[in-house]
Amino acid sequence: MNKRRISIEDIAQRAGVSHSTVSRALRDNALISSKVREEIKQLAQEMNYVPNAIAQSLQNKRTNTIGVVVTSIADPFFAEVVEGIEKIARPAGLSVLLSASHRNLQQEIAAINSFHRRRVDGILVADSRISKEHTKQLTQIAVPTVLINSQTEDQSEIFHSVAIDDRLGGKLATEHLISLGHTAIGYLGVGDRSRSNQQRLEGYQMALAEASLPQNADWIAISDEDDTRISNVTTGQKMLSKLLTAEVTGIFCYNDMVAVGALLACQKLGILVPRSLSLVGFDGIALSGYVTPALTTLSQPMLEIGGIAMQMLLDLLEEKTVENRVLSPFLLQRGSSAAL
Amino acid sequence: MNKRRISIEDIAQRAGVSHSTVSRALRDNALISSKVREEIKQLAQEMNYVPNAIAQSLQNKRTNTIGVVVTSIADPFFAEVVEGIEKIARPAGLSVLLSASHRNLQQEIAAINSFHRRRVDGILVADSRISKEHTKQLTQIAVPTVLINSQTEDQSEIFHSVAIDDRLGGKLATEHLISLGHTAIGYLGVGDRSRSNQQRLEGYQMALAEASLPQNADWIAISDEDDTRISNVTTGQKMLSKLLTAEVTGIFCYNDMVAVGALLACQKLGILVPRSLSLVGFDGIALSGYVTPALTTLSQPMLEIGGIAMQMLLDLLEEKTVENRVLSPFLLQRGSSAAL
DNA sequence: ATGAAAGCGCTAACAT
DNA sequence: ATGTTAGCGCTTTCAT
Repeated sequence: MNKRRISIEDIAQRAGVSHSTVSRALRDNALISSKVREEIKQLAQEMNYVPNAIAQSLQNKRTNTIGVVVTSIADPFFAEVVEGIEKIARPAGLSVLLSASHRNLQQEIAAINSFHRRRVDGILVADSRISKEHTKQLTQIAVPTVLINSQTEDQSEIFHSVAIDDRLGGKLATEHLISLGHTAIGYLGVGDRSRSNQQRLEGYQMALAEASLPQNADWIAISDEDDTRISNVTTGQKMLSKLLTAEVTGIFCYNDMVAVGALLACQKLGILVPRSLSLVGFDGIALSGYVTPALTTLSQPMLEIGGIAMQMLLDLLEEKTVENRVLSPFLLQRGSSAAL
Repeated sequence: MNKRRISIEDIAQRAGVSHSTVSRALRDNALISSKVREEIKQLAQEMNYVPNAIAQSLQNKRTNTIGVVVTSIADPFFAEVVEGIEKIARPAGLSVLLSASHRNLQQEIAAINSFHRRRVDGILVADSRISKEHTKQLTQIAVPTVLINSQTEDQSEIFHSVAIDDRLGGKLATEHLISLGHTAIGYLGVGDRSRSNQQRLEGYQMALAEASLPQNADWIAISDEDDTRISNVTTGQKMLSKLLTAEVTGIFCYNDMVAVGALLACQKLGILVPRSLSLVGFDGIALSGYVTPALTTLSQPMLEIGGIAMQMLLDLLEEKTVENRVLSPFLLQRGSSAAL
C-alpha cells in the first residue's frame, strides 16, 4: 500500500463525473445509464484501477476474510483440512488468514486476537483442545465460529462444529482387530490431553467390553510428554516397546503418524507386521498408504471436513441456521493388520 | 465486523477527552501525560476495546498482511515452506493470507489480484512456473515480492528470490549413483514444464557427461500429462516401467513423491530396492524417511526456505537491500540406493 | 498537553 | 440519472 494508487476519485476526474457516479457504475448500480457505466468501466480498466478492499471493508463492515487456526500447517492432517477450507472459501470470494498455534495456548489466543483486530467475518478453529479462555475470547469477538474436531461444553449460539466421531473410530478399529482373532489388544496414545485421544481410547475400551475381552492397564500406553517438538512418529517409536512387553498382538494407534512410528520401531526390532503384530492407525493421511505394509486405518475425509466447515461458515454468514455435523470415520483395511 | 464495536470515540466520551487524545494515549505518544495515558489504557481494557486494524490500515497505508501463493497446501513440500513462512511472519506482526493455485494460471492470477485489492504489504510466490502474465501483474502491484523456487528472467527491482540449486541437486544425485557403480542411470521426471524439472534433468545430464557415461533418450522418462489431479506418486508409478524396459539400474526421480510412486511400483512388480534398482528422490519430505526402504534423497531445508524468504520480505519492507539466495541441497543417503 | 479538523478510499442516504 | 454530503474508525497535522 506504499504509493498512491488510482482511486475512484481519479477516475471521476478523468470522466468528468462525481466519484459516487464512478462508484455506482463500477458496482452495477441500476440507476446509472448503461452508456456511462460502460464508459467508466472502460476507463477504470485503462487506468488499471484496482478497488481498495480496505476502504470498502471499513464502509461495508465486512472484510470478506476468515481466520483459520490450526495446530500445525505442516501436519498432513491439518494441511488437508486447510486445503479443503480454501477450496470452498476462494470461489465464495473469501480470503483465508492462516495461523498456526503449535498447541500453545498463548499463541492461539494471540492468533484469534489478531483475527479480531482485523475484523474477520468468521473463524475456523482446528485444534483439539479448546479452553475456557478460548470460549470467552471467541464469545467476545461475536463472530460466527466453526470448531473442527474440537469440542467445547459451551453451547452458546456462536459455536458450531464439524467433528469426526472419535469414539466410533476407536470402536471400529478395535472391533476390526477383534474380528481378526486378536484378544490382547493395546492402545498407543499421545500425551497431549486432547479430547480426541480420550475418545478414541474410550471407543477402544467400549469395543473390548462389548466383546467381553480382558482389559489390562499395561495395554494402554500413553506418552506422558506433551511437547510440540516431539512428533507423533517419535512418540510411536518410543512407546511401542512398552506394549510389546505387555505382549499384545494388535495395537490401535491414536493416529497414522503414531502408527508409522510404531511400524518403524518394529522394523528396527525385526518384528514382522502384520505377522507378529497388527497395527491400526487413524486419519488416512496419504502417507499411510505409502509405508510398508500400508496401514490399516480409520479414514477421515479431511478435505471434506474442511469443506463442510467452511460451507457451514458461509451459511452462518448468510444467517442461515446450520446444524452441527458429526462425521463417521470408516475402516480402510490394508496390509498392517491380519489374522493371528 | 457485524455489530458496532467499541471505538476510540466511545472511550473518549467515557474519559471526557477527545478521540485524538485516546489515539495518542493508546499509541504511547510522548506528548500525553503519563497519568492520562494510564487512565485511558485502563479504560480501554475495561471496555474490551480492540483496535480496528482496517481503519488503521486505511490511514497508515500499511496492512501488515502478506499474501502467499502456493501450488497446493496439502503438498508436504509447500506445507513445510508455509510453516516456515508463518513462523517468521507472526512474531513480526504480519498476518498471512494463503491461497492455492493448483498449478492453474488463472487461479494464481486471481489470487494475486485479490492480494492486490486487499493491499497486502508484500507477496510470496511458491510456484515453479512464473509466466509473463505474472511478472506483468506483479510489477503493476509494485509491492515487494519474493519468489520461492521459481524463476523469472525479469530482473526488475521488485523481484527477489530464494531458490534451491536444482541443477546441483540433480548433479549430486546422479554422481551418488555413479559413485555406487551404476552406469545405466535414468531420470524420472514430471510433465509440468516447470523450471525445476528442467534443471534437475540438466544436472543429471551434466553428471553423466562429466563421468563420460553413456546417455540414452530411453533413460529419460517424463510424463506427458500435466494434470493437477494426477499426483506425482501416480506419475512415478506409471512411468517406472518405461525405465525398466530401458534396463537402468539406478533412477534419479524428480522428487520424493515420484520416487515413492516408483518404489510402490517396484513392490508390486517384485523388484527389490535397492538390490535390483537404486532410487534417489529430491526434497527430503518427512515421508521419505518412512517408506521402506527409506529414500536416499536430496534434502532441501524447506522450513528454512520459507523462513529465509519471509525474512527477505521483512527486510524489503524496511527498505533494506537484500540479496537473492540460492541454497544447496545435500545428499541424504539412506536405504533406497546401494552399490550394484 | 490536548482539542479540532482533515483525510485515508470507499458506499449510501439525501438531494436535485 | 447524477452530484453533494456524511461517515466508516483511525492517525496526524495544525491550532491553542
